[in-house]
Amino acid sequence: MAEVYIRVAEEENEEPMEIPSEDDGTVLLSTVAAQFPGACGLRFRSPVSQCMRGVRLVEGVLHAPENGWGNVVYVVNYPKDNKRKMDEIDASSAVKMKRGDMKTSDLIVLGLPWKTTEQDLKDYFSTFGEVIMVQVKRDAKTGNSKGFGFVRFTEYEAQEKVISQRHMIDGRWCDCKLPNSKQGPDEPLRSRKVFVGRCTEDMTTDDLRQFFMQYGEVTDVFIPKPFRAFAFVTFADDQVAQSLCGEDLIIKGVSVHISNAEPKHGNRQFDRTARFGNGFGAQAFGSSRSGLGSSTNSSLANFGSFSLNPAMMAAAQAALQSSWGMMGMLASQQQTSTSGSTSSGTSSSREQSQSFSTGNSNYGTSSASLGWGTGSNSTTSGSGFSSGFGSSMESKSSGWGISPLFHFPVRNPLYGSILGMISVSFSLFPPVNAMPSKNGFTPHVLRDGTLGSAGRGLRLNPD
DNA sequence: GTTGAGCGTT
Repeated sequence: MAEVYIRVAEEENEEPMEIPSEDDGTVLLSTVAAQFPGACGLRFRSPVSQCMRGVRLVEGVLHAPENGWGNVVYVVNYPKDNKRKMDEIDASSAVKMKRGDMKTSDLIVLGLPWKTTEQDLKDYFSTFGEVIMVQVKRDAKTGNSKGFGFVRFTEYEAQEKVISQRHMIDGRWCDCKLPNSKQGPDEPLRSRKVFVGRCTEDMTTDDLRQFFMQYGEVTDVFIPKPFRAFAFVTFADDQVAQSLCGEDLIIKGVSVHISNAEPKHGNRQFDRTARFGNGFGAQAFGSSRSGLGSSTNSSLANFGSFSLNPAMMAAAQAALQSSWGMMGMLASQQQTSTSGSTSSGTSSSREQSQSFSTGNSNYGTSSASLGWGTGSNSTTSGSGFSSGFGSSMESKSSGWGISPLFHFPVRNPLYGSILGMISVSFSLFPPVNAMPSKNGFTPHVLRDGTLGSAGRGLRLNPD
């Protein structure tokens, strides 16, 4: 069977668009979704029964009805979640409007062929709307493209459309997204990204995209290389993502397991509430799933020697007032300890393979910890705390002594967005490794990097 | 083999 065109429309009586089939006569859902973002299937009115009929969909492939596609108009199905509660959608877009999110911004274009020029970019993107800026980022010395660039549209709709799909540019699939600098600090608590475990090596990004599209609009698929038996799928709608968590789904005959994607390591330096204390040589950052970052590499080890002295209190006060005081110190230490690991050997040959989709990089996870501190935070979301020490301090008492605790927001120095809250406590507790591990009081480092004393999390001092 | 790249010389 040769390629045919089927007629597809958003509603039965609307003007249809012709969409190409594959050589075998099937139609890929992704082809439909390229024109109707978010589509999860097709239906049509049966000439015989006069009822609407669904088109068979198997793993992203739409199969023609018994007598072929014919001349009927197929109507696009959207996931229920997309159709749900229009009020809610209106409400959220109203919020966006208020925040000025309807303005266009530069979009980063990832995965460009080395040869692609700014003119190429402009030519390509002009089909979506008026392009007011294109850039191809190049190495200053060699002039070689770095493989990414930026584009900006006049119209917000064009931007939305461009973000919602992938782009074949000069023979490579490219992705457009909001650059990190534009990622809001207020990513919803509930991730739109899911972790797909037990993947097999034959599952391609396209397979996953095709498959997951049936649940809702897929905005990103990432498969680590080399093969590691897992993947990440990001949906446009967090509710879709959440609804899949915990499920075992069959893809290409294999049972994969869906769960919440954890924040990326690189993102989680400041995204959790960190807590230090006097006696605690506490691990504040970067406790990864593999355990407690060994205390030897902790750039914060010196915080273990915090003592409750006037200078410290002054620094804390300053931090409270500036929103960025102590954290400046912390951040610079972090940076020096994490930089210098970049060049990865492939750059010299400049090969460009393309068996991957894209990593969506810093989808903020920061807000997970917003509001984590004292209740007073939520009322002071502006530029730092207006409150004094007292209102943001809580007093914790235990059998061991008082442990006053205060919190302040950590802001990204470049963009001013709130990355998370820092909680500082001064206490009279002895160092963790000197603390009793029996007698029902066992210090632990919890998965969020804080210390706990109950029976969950990871033991800091296993015996 | 169940937690991920790459982000802007102005």
